[in-house]
Amino acid sequence: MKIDPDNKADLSAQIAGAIREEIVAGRLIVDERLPSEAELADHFEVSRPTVREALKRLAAQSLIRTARGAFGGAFVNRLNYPDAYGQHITTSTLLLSMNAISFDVACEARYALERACTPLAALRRTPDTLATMRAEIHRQGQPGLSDESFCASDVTFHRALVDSAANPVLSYQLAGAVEAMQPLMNMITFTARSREAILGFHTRIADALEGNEAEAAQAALSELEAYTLTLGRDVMAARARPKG
Amino acid sequence: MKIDPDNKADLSAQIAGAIREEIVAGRLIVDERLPSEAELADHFEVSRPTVREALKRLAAQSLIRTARGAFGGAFVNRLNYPDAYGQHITTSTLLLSMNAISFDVACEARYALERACTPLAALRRTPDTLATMRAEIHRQGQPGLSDESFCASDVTFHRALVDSAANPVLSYQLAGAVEAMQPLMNMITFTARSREAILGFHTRIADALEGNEAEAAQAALSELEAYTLTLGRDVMAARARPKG
DNA sequence: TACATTTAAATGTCTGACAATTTATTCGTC
DNA sequence: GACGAATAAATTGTCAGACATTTAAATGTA
Repeated sequence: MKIDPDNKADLSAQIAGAIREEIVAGRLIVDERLPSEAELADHFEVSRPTVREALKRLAAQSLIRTARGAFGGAFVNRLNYPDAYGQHITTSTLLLSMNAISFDVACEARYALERACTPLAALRRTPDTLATMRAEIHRQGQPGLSDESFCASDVTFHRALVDSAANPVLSYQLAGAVEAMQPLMNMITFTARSREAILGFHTRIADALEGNEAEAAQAALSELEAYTLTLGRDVMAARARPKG
Repeated sequence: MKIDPDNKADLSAQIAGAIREEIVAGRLIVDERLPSEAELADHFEVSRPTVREALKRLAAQSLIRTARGAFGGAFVNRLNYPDAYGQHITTSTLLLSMNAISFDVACEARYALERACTPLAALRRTPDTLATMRAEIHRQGQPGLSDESFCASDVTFHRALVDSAANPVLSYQLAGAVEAMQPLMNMITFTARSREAILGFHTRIADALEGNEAEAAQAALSELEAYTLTLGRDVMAARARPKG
């Protein structure tokens, strides 16, 4: 584990990179303890604050965890789903919001991915995931629900759809696409009429999954995509128009 | 922007969280300069090393970049695709390798997601992406190609398939699924016979995309998935068997 | 005006110290 | 000998202050 002595980049970044490589390559295994900060500083021939900055970089990516006290130190962390979800969602959200991704492109990606889950969801949906979907459909029909709450419920519904596929890898990958869309969806004002329409699509999807009808669910999803697109385009058009 | 004075967690983690929230919420916009380390230390009433550890955490997530010199400092970074790709791939790879994800589950997720891209890819494939796919098919037919190179070429082929959909959000989301599978695929020993079979599927996929035939491409992908599954299961079975 | 020099501001790094936390060990008591 | 409290040791968390390095603006000079 070495660093390039004539590299001009930050030492802490180099050290973090060297350790990260060891972890990704599997040469440092889960729960293994890294040398103490003092030992690392000695090994890399840098000061302790520099080592600490490197370790904080790794901690930010959930690659290590630290414990104080005797027999404490930095340990290779088992990357768990909640941490991975959080990172993925933060990255996806910022990628969308900072790069002027159009509503259309984000929408297309999200629904394409959701349709990918549908055959598995129709096969494996459980009473539990169906109940979640029904509950959210009911919530979405409540009058007086704020637009933001409606969006949050929408996300929960779609996450239940994805989770129905019972494939954690799929759920993880989809989390970014579904959650990152929420800020864009939050710009939409949902009228009573549009809520009713969305509710109809959601009901069709839940019904299709319950009946193990993958193609019907995919068809409903496609129609929901088209409908969402029109809602988004209306918002964009209204924004582009001179205010007044 | 404040931190909880009775929170027992690391100060640097709290400060990083506070700044991260500002960025994600859009209250700190792209290219905006953060206060200097000295000013931040003053504001949060901590020392400069603590502030620096917080900033390194954010830098590790590509949320900020730093510049030295006069008028340097920390700036909100525009999260670009290469950085986001890198983070996503690292996270996905570790999630798979550290959590005993079965070959079957990872494979299912990957091919489900790739099939999701296929309709768009059949619609939008360009001479460029087709050429990439043909080139990789040709490479995969070369005798004397190492298993690792074969896998790398396989990843390039599938990335070209995904990129054919011409949706950057889709490409980003898929990158994690496709690349994270590579370590698992690398465990497979590809015989001349299995390479020939895979090559056949790849050719069918490329032909289908060239002919704008989405369903044929999806069918070939599904068969490739089934075939890959059998290869993976053979490896797993051989590993489980007592050595000798 | 054009170019070289100086200066100021900021990050990068180092040294040394102390605080807080956690575990193992030691010692005293019953 | 067994149990509990004090102690010691190791390690991370935090701080203060200093110096090195880099960069761009300001200044001076031909």
